[in-house]
Amino acid sequence: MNSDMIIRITKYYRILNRLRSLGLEKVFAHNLADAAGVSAALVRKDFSLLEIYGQKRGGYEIPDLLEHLGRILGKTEEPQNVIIVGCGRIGKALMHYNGFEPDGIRIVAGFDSDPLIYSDSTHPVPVYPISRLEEVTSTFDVQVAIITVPESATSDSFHRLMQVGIRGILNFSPITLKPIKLEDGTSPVVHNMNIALELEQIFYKLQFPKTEPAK
Amino acid sequence: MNSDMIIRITKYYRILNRLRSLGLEKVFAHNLADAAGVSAALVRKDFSLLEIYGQKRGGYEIPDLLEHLGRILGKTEEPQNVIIVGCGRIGKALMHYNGFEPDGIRIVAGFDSDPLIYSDSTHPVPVYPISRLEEVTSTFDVQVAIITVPESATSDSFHRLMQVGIRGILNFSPITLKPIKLEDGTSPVVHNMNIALELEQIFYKLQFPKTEPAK
DNA sequence: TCTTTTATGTGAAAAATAATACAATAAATA
DNA sequence: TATTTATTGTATTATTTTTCACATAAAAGA
Ligand SMILES: NC(=O)c1ccc[n+]([C@@H]2O[C@H](COP(=O)([O-])OP(=O)(O)OC[C@H]3O[C@@H](n4cnc5c(N)ncnc54)[C@H](O)[C@@H]3O)[C@@H](O)[C@H]2O)c1
Ligand SMILES: NC(=O)c1ccc[n+]([C@@H]2O[C@H](COP(=O)([O-])OP(=O)(O)OC[C@H]3O[C@@H](n4cnc5c(N)ncnc54)[C@H](O)[C@@H]3O)[C@@H](O)[C@H]2O)c1
Repeated sequence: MNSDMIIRITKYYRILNRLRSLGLEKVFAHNLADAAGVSAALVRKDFSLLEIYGQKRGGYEIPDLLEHLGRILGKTEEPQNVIIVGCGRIGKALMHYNGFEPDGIRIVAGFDSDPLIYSDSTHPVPVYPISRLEEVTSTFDVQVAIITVPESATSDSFHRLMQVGIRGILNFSPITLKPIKLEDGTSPVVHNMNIALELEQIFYKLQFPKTEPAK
Repeated sequence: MNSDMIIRITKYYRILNRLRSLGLEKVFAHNLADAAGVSAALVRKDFSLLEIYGQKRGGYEIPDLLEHLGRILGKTEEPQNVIIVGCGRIGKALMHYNGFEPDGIRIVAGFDSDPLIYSDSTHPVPVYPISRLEEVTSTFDVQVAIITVPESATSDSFHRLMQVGIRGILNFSPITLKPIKLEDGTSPVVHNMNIALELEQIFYKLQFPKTEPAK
């Protein structure tokens, strides 16, 4: 399973959730394909590889699909706990956001180096000094952290997180973090979200519009 | 030029900028490759396709590369103007961010539907009511907008932006916007940044670690 | 000057990914 | 029950993307 396929699976999962909440029971490959912006053949191929089967002519059962895909995506009854390192503007926006819970993601704590920030108790989740990182992550069994510290502190924060056993990183700083191999032979999972990079790609595509593949 | 290649080009550009600011003059394909996380062969292939040539055994001239890549990415002396629609927590974080300017990106205005927000004059850039969208975008010749409105207002905001001639969208709402074909036959460029989706991909990868391809 | 070293540039091969086409099958209908 | 219709599941084909391999050129050193 490659990265593109994971993206498709997570999209299918979201779409299915929405369809279920609309009261639907079944779905055809081409419905999902339209909603996810891919071809129906690819949807069927994906499910085939994942050994998820529908009924010939009957489509796929939504609850069944959700169950399968949910297990593949690691969805459990319990939400998945995440921490935020760097509670500035972006970090605070994430802490206040209430759209993660429905997706089974829970932000359990923030960390900051600034006493003015971690002494303030008006945040929606508790914010601690970095010194309490290890204690808090082990208490909540946190595997994933979001990095929203300034550029200069990014690399340092990353290494501290690795030290306390965090294995997944979503990095908002423009420093591209690389999943360096750890002592135990494993590599962390690192995703970099680079907003300027996205904008630059948009500018490029506007400058050189893709000529429609003549069908 | 496909999407992956555009990502690589923008990465090269950033890395080269950084190298230049360190005082370097030349760079080898393998340096760029390491920094961008790709193979050296691919770097050379990319440059070859773009008709950018180095010196045999001498590597590539950094100013030359920056000039070429900059032109491809549409970098000019003038920064590229962007607006923000929805000046809530994320929108404000973007408005306050000063890391875009060095990359030639300038946020020229914000828009919000809430009078409390657009009457407040303490923002780092002016914030207007939506009614002034057309006027402001034409004055500043804005082509690209960032959507940071609530989920429910996403689709409406998208269509308004299309109406006033915006052609590039960076969308932060979890509603996936699709680049519907416009009346003039062109399609807008739409990039969706979905934070929850990224986290879900990380959870998946942690659950099923990729076994190292035995070299 | 001659040889060695080192890196580029690119055609060809390989690998990865997606589309096509259609047999298999179940539901709907006559 | 027989026929038609609609949709899955997958083998095959096509396309895209990346790596390999090496000829080529320039610089460095002998
Ligand atoms: N704000 C944006 O729109 C935007 C856009 C693109 C990228 N980014 C990147 O996202 C990151 C955060 O941006 P922001 O605007 O929220 O910045 P910010 O300055 O508002 O917040 C950074 C926070 O990190 C804290 N911090 C500093 N060093 C720390 C450390 N070692 N450990 C823990 N906390 C520490 C600071 O006290 C501060 O609260 C930056 O790297 C920025 O480059 C931001
Ligand atoms: N905050 C996060 O961490 C986070 C994470 C993931 C996704 N998102 C998404 O990003 C978007 C913004 O999130 P936020 O936390 O900044 O929300 P927010 O509620 O803080 O801000 C939304 C802003 O949009 C304005 N608005 C509402 N309708 C509008 C309209 N029709 N036109 C113009 N402005 C309008 C509101 O007045 C408000 O100022 C949402 O879609 C949210 O789902 C946010």
